[in-house]
Amino acid sequence: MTTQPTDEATVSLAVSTVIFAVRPDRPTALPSLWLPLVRRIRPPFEGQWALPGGPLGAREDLETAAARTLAATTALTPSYLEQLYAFGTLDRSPLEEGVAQALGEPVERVVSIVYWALVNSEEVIHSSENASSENVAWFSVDDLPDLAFDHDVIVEYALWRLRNKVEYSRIAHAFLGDTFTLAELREVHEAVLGRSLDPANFRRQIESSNVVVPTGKRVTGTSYRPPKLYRYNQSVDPLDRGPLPPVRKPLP
Amino acid sequence: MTTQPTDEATVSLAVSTVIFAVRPDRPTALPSLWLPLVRRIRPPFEGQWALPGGPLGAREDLETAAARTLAATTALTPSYLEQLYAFGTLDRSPLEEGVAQALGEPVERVVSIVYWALVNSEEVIHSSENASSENVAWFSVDDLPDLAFDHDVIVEYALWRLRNKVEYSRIAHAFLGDTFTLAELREVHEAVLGRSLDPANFRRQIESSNVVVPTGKRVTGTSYRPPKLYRYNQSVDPLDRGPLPPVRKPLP
DNA sequence: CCAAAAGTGTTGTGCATACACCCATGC
DNA sequence: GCATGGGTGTATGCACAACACTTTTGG
Repeated sequence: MTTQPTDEATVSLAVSTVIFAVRPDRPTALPSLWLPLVRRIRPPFEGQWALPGGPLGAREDLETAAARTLAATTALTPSYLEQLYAFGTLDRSPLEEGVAQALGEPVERVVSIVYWALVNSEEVIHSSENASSENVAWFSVDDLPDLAFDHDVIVEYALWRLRNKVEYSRIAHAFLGDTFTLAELREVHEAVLGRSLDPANFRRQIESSNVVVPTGKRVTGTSYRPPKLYRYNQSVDPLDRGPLPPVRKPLP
Repeated sequence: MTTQPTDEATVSLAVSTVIFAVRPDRPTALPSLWLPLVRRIRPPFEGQWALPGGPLGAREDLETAAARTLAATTALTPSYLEQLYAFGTLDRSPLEEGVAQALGEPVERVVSIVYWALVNSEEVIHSSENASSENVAWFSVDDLPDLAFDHDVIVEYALWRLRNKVEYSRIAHAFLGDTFTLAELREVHEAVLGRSLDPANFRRQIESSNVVVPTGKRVTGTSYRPPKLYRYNQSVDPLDRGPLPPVRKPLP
């Protein structure tokens, strides 16, 4: 059936994750999208920034591996986690034909299964003081450094998916705490989409979709009319997660 | 950075493809969706039907591997090919803990990167006489046998993606030859979606989207008003392929 | 002329945008 | 009372579904 000899041993498998959070550029400014990167401590691309990730454990689900790299980088559990794409072209690392062989090392071919995740922004601010080392840093997506491997393409694609999905699905609440005002939710949408939204229409959209329910409480201490607090409505649409495979039937 | 010891050597990588074609159930009936399966000739699941696929070649792109399994199964080149999902849960094969170890064989963990493809239906009918062996057969998606591994879930998911994408994108022409009538294109949509569509509105939708251009020719030999023939307009939207990573920048 | 499918016109409905306007609070 | 953001009402436009209607062919 196969028409080509194969040599599986030289293809290895890794899992990486593009982690998004929404946070303000400067304390007073409007929030925007940020993501954490790790600095590579060995060749290739030593010293450059890269997506968090690592090899897949032999007894570890793909999604578990993604959550693990996420925890290692941000000390958080993801509020949203979804597979993005499997990257496996032959030219992902420039060392293939050149340096690696010159060094006498085996030419390693890596296929990366990449996930994308959203994390609660408030928690990020607290945890980043504890967990962040020299080799982990957060960057605004509008001001990213040069990335290792093809990670620039991967981030670009993850951004495309995030922006797409925010428009047709209801995942933005994953950036927020368990209660939030509609203005906060709208600011998240605005940060992701990079444009301002009409507060009136946004309110109606969200309310008619039933993805949030009022808690009955209000924010206090404002110098204006205190807004209502809402909570995410967990009972609505698992379809929210969109392109994910259906739950499999139990094996006999 | 990683918090868990790993043993990569026991995870192997395969590529499989869900191949769709549209063809009539019976000569006179309305067309519906079909897909080719291969019969397994070794355990596990020996004798059961499974998706075409195989191990990834060491010097082979993922997409190339998918096209290869497609050619091996249908003797065709795909008119549409897109990555579907990477399946890698630990329970994909029921043999892991039991039979394999009892047999003294290593417990093999397989991660499958699955593609989905559309093939030209006319060509299928011709090629299937030549290429089809005892161990390859086409099945209607409404009447599938029990499948090996988690392939039933995979097919279900591929169907979901196909139906989704036909609605918001313009890929249905991939099932047809290079020229076709709007009625034929509509029948493809109907076969995929499983419901009938208003011919008038369908015509307007397609014409206003500019995805097809009239060839100027008409079908001959009909016993009624001869319909115009159209051709796919290649110049419109590469966005058509939708969730695919952007083209990567060349490496330095 | 008739049957059958191609192709066109017309109308209504739902939904998203734009924007005018009122409400509640702290100062 | 006034500034500020919370929250409501309403008109306009557009995409799409429904369906009546006309056109073109072979028999």
